[in-house]
Amino acid sequence: MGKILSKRLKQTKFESAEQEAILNILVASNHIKSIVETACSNFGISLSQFNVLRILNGKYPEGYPRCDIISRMIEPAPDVTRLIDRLIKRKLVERYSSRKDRRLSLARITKKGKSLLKKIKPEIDSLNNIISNNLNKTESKQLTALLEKVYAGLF
Amino acid sequence: MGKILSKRLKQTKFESAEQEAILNILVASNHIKSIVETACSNFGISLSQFNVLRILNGKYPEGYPRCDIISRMIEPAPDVTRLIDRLIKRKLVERYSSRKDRRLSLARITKKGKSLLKKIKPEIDSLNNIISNNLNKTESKQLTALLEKVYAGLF
DNA sequence: AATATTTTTGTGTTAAAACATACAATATAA
DNA sequence: TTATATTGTATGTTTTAACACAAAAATATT
Repeated sequence: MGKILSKRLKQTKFESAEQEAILNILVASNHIKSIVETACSNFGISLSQFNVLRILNGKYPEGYPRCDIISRMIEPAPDVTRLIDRLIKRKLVERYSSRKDRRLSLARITKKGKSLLKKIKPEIDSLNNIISNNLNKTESKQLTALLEKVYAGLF
Repeated sequence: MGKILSKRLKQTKFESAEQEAILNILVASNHIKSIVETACSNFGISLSQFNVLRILNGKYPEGYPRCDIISRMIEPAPDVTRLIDRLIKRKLVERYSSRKDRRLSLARITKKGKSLLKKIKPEIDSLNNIISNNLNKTESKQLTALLEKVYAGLF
């Protein structure tokens, strides 16, 4: 049991089943991230830039203010201002200021940004497919339920 | 189903059960990491520094060369040389060169490093306890099995 | 044995993240 | 209304990570 994790961390013993589960979460997460990261880097963007584009794409063409982007990010990042600056520099995103609340500067994905997402999507989908091959729907739901149990108590 | 993830990402719909499971892995991982990170920062070290100390502690007093440390890290980092430099500067680790293979520079944890780990341990244990409260042994093992299925196909 | 290849580490440079602070606009309260 | 607090961005600085390259020693090859 747990041969794959042992191999990965070159560690034969784990403190407890819970500890092993935790390590597995971290390792699995890293693995998924590195795959997506590779896909993104083929198109010259970072993982967090991809996530921001994905979020903005979900509310096109209005966009979101910085604070909303952060709260929707899978991995909340502090320096989203300059992350968006970089996306703007590459014309993937544009910024405009809200009239209702003049503090807000809204970022919205451009057409160029949308077409980039479309190009990346097949690679992301292929990742999903690999996982779907290993996990059926029931198992996916079980996994979701267990993971939510893990972090439910941590808010 | 999946209310917690929806709340966290402020997203009501997900493409598929598999996609939702993947997002849960990433979110759970981040959550765990941020808790450990907080614990570490109370003692002035970063999460990756903590992991290196933990690895070196597992082979005291010989220590490991840089390449072995990387392969054992939960989150492999590229710039371990300078990460260790920083630990050395704080006298938590020391370095010596191997005689068998003169390319290798072995890092070993110092007594100061070991005592720091001891101080952090209770906080890490309390995290484990929180999770043990939400997950029993059977569930932990289920979770491990499912996660290994997820990333088994990705090597 | 000599050469080539691989492994391992270290360094210089560039890019990005982390942290603190400041400023502007809104919301709240007296 | 005026003062205070809160929220949201942006910026300056410091630290760390990422990337490419170089050097040294071991291993493999001819």
